[in-house]
Amino acid sequence: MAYWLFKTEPDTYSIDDLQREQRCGWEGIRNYQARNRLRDSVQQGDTVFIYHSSCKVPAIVGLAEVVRSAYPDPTQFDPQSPWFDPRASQDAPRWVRVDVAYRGHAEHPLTLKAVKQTPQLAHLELVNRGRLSIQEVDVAAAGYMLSRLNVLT
DNA sequence: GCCAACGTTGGC
DNA sequence: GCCAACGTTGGC
Repeated sequence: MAYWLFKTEPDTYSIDDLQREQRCGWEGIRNYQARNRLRDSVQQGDTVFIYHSSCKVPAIVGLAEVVRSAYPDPTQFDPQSPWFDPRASQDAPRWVRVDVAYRGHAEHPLTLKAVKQTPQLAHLELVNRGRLSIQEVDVAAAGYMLSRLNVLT
């Protein structure tokens, strides 16, 4: 059981969208380090903090759970998709996705600003490796964040 | 909308 | 395999 932080732009796909759908494929990851983590480390049953980026108040806004481990991201094969990758083939897929299920909104979202100001969280990749879209969260930080977020289920 | 930081590409 | 040029991300 591990903890992760997945970033998403709420204008594209928000925690509200996930609540509506209850479950979705986390697709469109086109960064090798993020892909490698999805493929090699993210496992069914892991807990995911959902983070809204590129928006007015960047923040951790809720929780999800990994319900299917990595498999080829179908959008790489779809010429209509913004994530189409002509270098990928069915025989040699380049990108993977996992499926996640909605677990709840945070009663108290944790803003990036608050994360940076919190000594227990200042080491997070969110602070130091902001651009990585699949981030590791250690158990201690995860416990602390869960207590702050008060996720409503 | 700016721009710093960082990731990717491709010529050599 | 280096590294310059270029593209993207994302906080501000």
